[in-house]
This record gives sequence, structure tokens and C-alpha cells, in this order.
Amino acid sequence: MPEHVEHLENVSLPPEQGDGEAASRRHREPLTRERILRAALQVMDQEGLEAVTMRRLGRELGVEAMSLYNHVKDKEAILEGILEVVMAEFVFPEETGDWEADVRAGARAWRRLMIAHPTVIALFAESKHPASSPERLRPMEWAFEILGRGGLSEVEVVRAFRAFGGYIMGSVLNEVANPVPGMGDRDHHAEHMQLAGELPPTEFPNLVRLLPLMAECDAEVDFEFGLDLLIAGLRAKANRPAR
Amino acid sequence: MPEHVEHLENVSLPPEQGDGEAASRRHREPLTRERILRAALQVMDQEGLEAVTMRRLGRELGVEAMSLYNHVKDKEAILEGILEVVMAEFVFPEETGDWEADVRAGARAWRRLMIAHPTVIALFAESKHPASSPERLRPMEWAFEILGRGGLSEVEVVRAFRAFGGYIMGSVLNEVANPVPGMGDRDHHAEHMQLAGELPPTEFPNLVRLLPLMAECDAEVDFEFGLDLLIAGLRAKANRPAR
DNA sequence: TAGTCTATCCGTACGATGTAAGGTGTCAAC
DNA sequence: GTTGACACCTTACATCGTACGGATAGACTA
Repeated sequence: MPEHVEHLENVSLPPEQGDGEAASRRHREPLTRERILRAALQVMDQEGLEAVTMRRLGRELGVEAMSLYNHVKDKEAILEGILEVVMAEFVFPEETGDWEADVRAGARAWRRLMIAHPTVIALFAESKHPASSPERLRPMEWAFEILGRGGLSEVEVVRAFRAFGGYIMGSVLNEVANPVPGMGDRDHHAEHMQLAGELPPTEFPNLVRLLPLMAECDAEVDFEFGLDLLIAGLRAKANRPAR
Repeated sequence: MPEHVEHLENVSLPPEQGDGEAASRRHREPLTRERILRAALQVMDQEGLEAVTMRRLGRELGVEAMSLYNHVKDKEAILEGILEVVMAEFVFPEETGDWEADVRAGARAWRRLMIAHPTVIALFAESKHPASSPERLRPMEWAFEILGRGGLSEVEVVRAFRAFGGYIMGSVLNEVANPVPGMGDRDHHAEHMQLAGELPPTEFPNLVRLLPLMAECDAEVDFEFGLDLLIAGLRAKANRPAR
């Protein structure tokens, strides 16, 4: 972890000697909305949402908390901004021309992005404003474009978008809802196993039987399973124009 | 020590009727975890997550903030507890014996619950511990039970559960992600329309065309659409004849 | 009846938060 | 120089979660 560069320089400097002005400019990289958001995302990824505080971001950037307000309206704007930064990272999969493959690739790309920054799910859940920045709209635009090539009606494209979007979001949410602090699957697995063992088997027979299975499952495979279901259903709808 | 004994004894609720087993009720209903959680849920539903503070809950219950700590470990425990209260509200649909109908009804029941308390999505997203209380496990158990009757293998039941669960969660999340303050659909609609109008049509042709459609769509119908997709896919997998 | 126990509740206090208001310093243009 | 604009800092405040200790009121002993 690259600790902040130069966080003290104006400590005990006598106030001005009338020296040469050219060299005396603090070489501190100028603060900017971009840098603030990037730092916020990093802190959030590494230490969680509650670690993102104005003072903390200031420290991270070698600056006092209040200085941030010269570049962002308030903390909420930073949180919204994080969504922009994340969505700007969206990697558009290469298009193959195979509709199903493209849809699948798009869904995976979306999921990968969420998994890379799990806390953004909480940001989405708390966000008060709908997406409006180009960074957030571009992946949506692309998704519509891809979905639109499958022979669906316009309404169906919208609904498919919502169905896939919902599924992706929800899968990641459920996958990430237990952000095991230490090692990923170990604790999770153990926790499930223990819970299954403690459960009254007469009241929760299915859970007792299936929870261990659940702990073993691979999240990525499970994601593909649901993706298959959606695509299969969609294919049916696209091939034979229902209604 | 300022000894002003005059601090109002209790302004809140009158004795109610308070009859029942014990004759001599305390003049104030005793504080309890149950009452705290219920108050927390109410405040959260009406004023949002950030209104849920210890002092606020205390005020709501006619008690000082610190008194809450006699019944709950800390604020996080209250938030987790809210999930229990909400899940305890789950209304188990009447079972018809028709597998698809039952699955559909279950999904709708789940969604209805989330929609009734939209903020719980954020709670789920921030929750640090997996579900372990009976209140939260019971609907899961039931869902497994229903899904298990469809001729799926055990792994497939688990995966179907995850697929449906993810889809439901995500749909509600997306539906609720813009908790329009004033009237529900009006602002949302207007916002989308305005955004669509402002967008550069060369960069976002699909959005410009489809955003207005999106604003008009009914969330419940869209939910059913995705549900159809999942069930259709699942039906294929279970080798079940369409009904 | 008096005395002790224990669970519950209150009051106060501390550190951390977001941010309003105003001060300080540096630079470009006059 | 003087000035004004701007980036940054300092101080201050209300509010948050909660640690700590004192008060109080049944319930239980005697």
C-alpha cells in the first residue's frame, strides 16, 4: 500500500525569506475531483464504506478535510462520483456477432466489475439520484445495443435489460452480502456448515440438507446457471414472436 | 449534580388498556428488544436509514439513548434485527400444488416484502453477517421446499434458489435505487424524459429511444417478465412439460 | 418491616463525523 | 507594489455512537 507521498512540508518553515519564487512552489500534485474520487474508491475497496470519511480522504491526499469542498459539493457527491469512476472501468467485451455469446459476455463483464468493487452495491442501494453521467450511461447504452440485436421488440429490450440488470445486481449482492473479512470461502463455508449443524432438523430439513451444498457451490458457476435460465427464456421469446 | 427532579416523567403514550395477566403494569411499557426493533423499522420506513439513530429511537420510545443498550448490543445489532422483523412479516402464499404457480407466488411474496420496506435492500447490502435467525431462515426453508418439488436435482435447487433470490433482490434494488422523494412515478418519469432529451443522440441513440419507454414501464409487469424468463429456463431444465 | 440484590434507566462525557465561516498564503494581472 | 482570485488551512459546532458510573425500583431474603 503506497502511503501518501509527502504529507508534511510546511511544518517549521520561517515565514518567507523573500527567496527565489520559482523553486518554492509546493510540488504537491494539485487536488482535483478526479484525484479525490480515485482515493475514495481505493479507501472504500480496501477498508469498506465506513472508512470513507472526509478527514480520511484528506489524509490520503495530504490535505485537510475542508479542502475537499473546493472540488466536490459534499460527501454524497463523492459517493455518487465513485459510481462514475467504477462504471468508467467497465470493459466492453469484444463483440462476436453471436447474440447469445455477446449477451453472456456483457453480463459477465458487468458482474466482474461489481465483484471487483463489492461495496458499490451498497452505494447503488443508497444512491438517491438516477444515473446521469456519461460514465454510467455508456455501459447501459452498450447493453441496449447488444440486447437490441436479438430480435426483441423495443419493450422487450427494456424488460430484458431490467431482467439481466436485476439478476446481475442481485447475484452480486447475495454473493457479497457476507463480506468475510479474512479468507474468502473458508469462513463462509465454515459458518454455513456450523449453522446447518445447529439447526433444528425438524423445522429446517431442507436447509440442513442444502446449506452444506450451498457453501460448496462456486459463485461464478451459480451465476452462469441463472444466466442460462434467463437466456434460454429470452431465446424462446425472440425466436417465436410470442403474442 | 443538577438535581432537577422535574424532568417530565413520561409524556408518551397513555396507559392504553394494559389488561392481561399481571394487574399492576408499570406506568410505562417496559423497553424490549422487540419494541426497539419495531420502532427502528418504522422510523426507517418513514424517514430513511439515516434517520435511524440511537437518540432518535430513544425519543421514539420515551427513553434515553443509552437505555437501548440494555437490550441490544449496539446499533449494528438493531440494523440486523430490523431484517429479522421484516422477514418475520413474510406471508407464505397458499400452496396450490402447481409447481410453477407456487414458485411464482413465492417470488411475488418475496418481492412484495422488499417493496414494502425498500430500505432493507441497503441493509442487506451492508450486512456483515449471514442470516442465522429463524425469522430469516424460515422463508428460505420454505423456498427450498417449494423449489424442491420441481424435479430438480439438489444442486439445481440450490442454484435455482440463488438465481431467483438474486433476481428478486436485484429487481427491487434497481426499482428502488431512485427513491423519488415526492410522488412516486411522476418525478421518476419526468427525470428520465428530461435526461433522454438532453442526451447527445449520436452517442446514446438507444438510450434516447428507450429511456422514455423505460419510464413508462410498470415495475411489476417488468418483474413478471424476468420471472417468466427464469421459470421458462427452469422448466426446460426440469424436463417438465409446459402447462 | 427492613435490607439487600439486580436489572433497568438516566446523565455526563469523549472521540469522530460532516460541514459552515472565515483566515492565510500564493499567483497572475494590473 | 496592489489587487483579486483561488487553493488550502483553522476553528467551531451540532450530531453521531457509545463507555462509564450513579440512580431507582421491584423481587427476594430476613
